[in-house]
Amino acid sequence: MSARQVTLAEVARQAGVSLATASRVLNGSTRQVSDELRDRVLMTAEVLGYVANASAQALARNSSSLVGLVVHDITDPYFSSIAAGVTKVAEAAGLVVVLGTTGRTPGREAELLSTLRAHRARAVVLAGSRTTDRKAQARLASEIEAFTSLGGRIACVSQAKLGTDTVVPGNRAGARALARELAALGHKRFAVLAGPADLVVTRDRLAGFKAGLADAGLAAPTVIDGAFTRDGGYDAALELLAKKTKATCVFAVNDVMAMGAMAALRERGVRVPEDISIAGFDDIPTLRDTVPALSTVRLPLEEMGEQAARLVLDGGSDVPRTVRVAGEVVLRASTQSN
Amino acid sequence: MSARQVTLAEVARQAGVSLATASRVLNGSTRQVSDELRDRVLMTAEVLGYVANASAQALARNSSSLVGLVVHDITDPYFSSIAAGVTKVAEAAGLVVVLGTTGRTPGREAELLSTLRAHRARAVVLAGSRTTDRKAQARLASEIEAFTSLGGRIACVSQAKLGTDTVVPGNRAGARALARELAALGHKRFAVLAGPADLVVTRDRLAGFKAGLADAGLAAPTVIDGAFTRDGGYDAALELLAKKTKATCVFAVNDVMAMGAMAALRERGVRVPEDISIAGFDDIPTLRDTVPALSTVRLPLEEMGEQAARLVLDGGSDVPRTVRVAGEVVLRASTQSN
DNA sequence: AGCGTGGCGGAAAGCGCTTTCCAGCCCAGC
DNA sequence: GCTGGGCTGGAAAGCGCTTTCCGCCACGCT
Repeated sequence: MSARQVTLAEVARQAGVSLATASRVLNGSTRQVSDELRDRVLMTAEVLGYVANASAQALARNSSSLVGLVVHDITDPYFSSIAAGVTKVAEAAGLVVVLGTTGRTPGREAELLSTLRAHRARAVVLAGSRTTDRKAQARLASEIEAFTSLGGRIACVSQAKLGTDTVVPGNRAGARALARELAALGHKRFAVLAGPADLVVTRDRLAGFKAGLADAGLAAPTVIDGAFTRDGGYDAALELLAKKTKATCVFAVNDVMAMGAMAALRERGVRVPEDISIAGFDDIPTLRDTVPALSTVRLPLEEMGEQAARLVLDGGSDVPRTVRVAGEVVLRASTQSN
Repeated sequence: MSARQVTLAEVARQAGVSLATASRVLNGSTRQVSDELRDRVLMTAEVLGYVANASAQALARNSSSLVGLVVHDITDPYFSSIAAGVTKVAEAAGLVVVLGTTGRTPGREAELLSTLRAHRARAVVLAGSRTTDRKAQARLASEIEAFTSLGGRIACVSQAKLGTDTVVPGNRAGARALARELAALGHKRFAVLAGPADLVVTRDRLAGFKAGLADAGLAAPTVIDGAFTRDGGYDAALELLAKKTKATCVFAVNDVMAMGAMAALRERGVRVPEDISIAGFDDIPTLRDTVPALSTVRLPLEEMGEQAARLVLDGGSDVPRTVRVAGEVVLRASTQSN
């Protein structure tokens, strides 16, 4: 079973060169090695099937080839799209991505960051965060500090954290534009299914939407809070129905909530869009196959993941950088004029 | 910026004990340490914010806390569900999962395995594979051999590989049961949208479905091959329509293909289930929100991921083990009696 | 009293690699 | 002819941890 690993020393010995030379040929490229020795080393490495021990390299170099990726839930299309972008860029750079999931547990993010620090991950992409618990927040801040002070880089998607690089979607502007377009369809009364109030994303989208309605001279919407998930949308929609508002159009602050809401409406016999129009935000890939097709604000999710990965991998800068990506309103069958 | 890492030696010195003692307290638990020293060490470690360097530990112990997970496409709900199961178990065991995506590129799996070997990953879960290219196949086999001979464990989901542990869904039985139930609805003529013929999954499901039809005394279905993806299903459905078969019921060998097919049918004005019934396989989570709800064979995807992770993490056995999970036919709105 | 014995702390030898530093060597320049 | 400098190869000192081995001490037994 446990055959011993082929080591650099072995390659060096078989090739009749020193450890240093073998190392120089196979990894560190700063110095020149004569063609003859170089070939000998490469040959023997090939023959022996040598693969450098990444732990040893990390130890010697004091930096690993690991990139962390922290998400709440990898089955959520929003996160898996971002994950796809991050892995794409990381793998292209010859790095390895380690996936951590928080399950939306408050302290988990800090724990994961600590683990990542133990592994000397060279960078981390934090996708999705929250601003609840003050203590957890402080803990996270100190972990971020510890991580970066070791030379690691951190980028956040959508939610800025203490001077880290960030990729921020145009939540406010997107929601505002959406509101205006919906108003242009003739809707007068709106409802918003919002996520937890402590989530920056929720706040921005809600504020943007309200601003858009105000632009159109319309009244503020009925706002119903729910969890930031499909089931949260489902529950919020039921609550909305129970309230018997006159809203003819519903904006769910993200697509998964909108999907849940549509399911709830369907079950209750409320037709979309005939009885009520509905729109979401994000344009997750699964939207392609919903019926009716959901109106939304399109975000280039995978590209956002790529951007975040690039921010975190290209040298980095001293000042926190921000990459803004715009949302694009996409009206589909779930909204109709009123 | 680059503050130096708090090291074990530092903790030991501050606590006034030897390196060995500090190590024993904080990590290796075989030996006893007196309460007094133990407390001193724990205190100082706490105060200094000590986090063991995982690379150094991996090097010294010759085994890391990394678990590999290889999937084709993390945005595919099938894979992300499995990924969720794997990460759940791995994180509970205090391990870290590194995510590799192949993008269905032939040689990529072997490459990833090699990288994982370099990192001394203690185990790998291979979800989704294929049996095409003979050369890539051999390369993969030798990587698996290299990986396991170093003491690493490998488990596959759904597709067995050279004596590795495997979690196999009841593809054949599930498809067969599905065929019988569909036949019981009164359908006589069937079409199957199959994936690439070299995929074991495809073959098994197709064979099972045919067997089920035979059980019911029905003729063999029209079979159309396509890619194992949503777009593959879309294209295959178009091809099916072009053939103008008399099929009243379509079986797509997986759900994403079925979703694509439904999109194609919808676009062509073919109503589901009025004009044609359709069923898939897997029961991916997104199915909850499709209209009409898709009939399928339910597989406990997340649990399969958990099982695979457990297989690979619990000591392991000498003989390859197989965990079978049964599929359960779930008839929904996309199939109706004929 | 003499001598195992068991328990616990510490010294030190690695784990596999990188990288500094030094030793040759060859060539150019005075 | 000798010195200085540019190259290339090798010896060896770590990187931060684990773990073996040894030594010391306190006991308990004959």
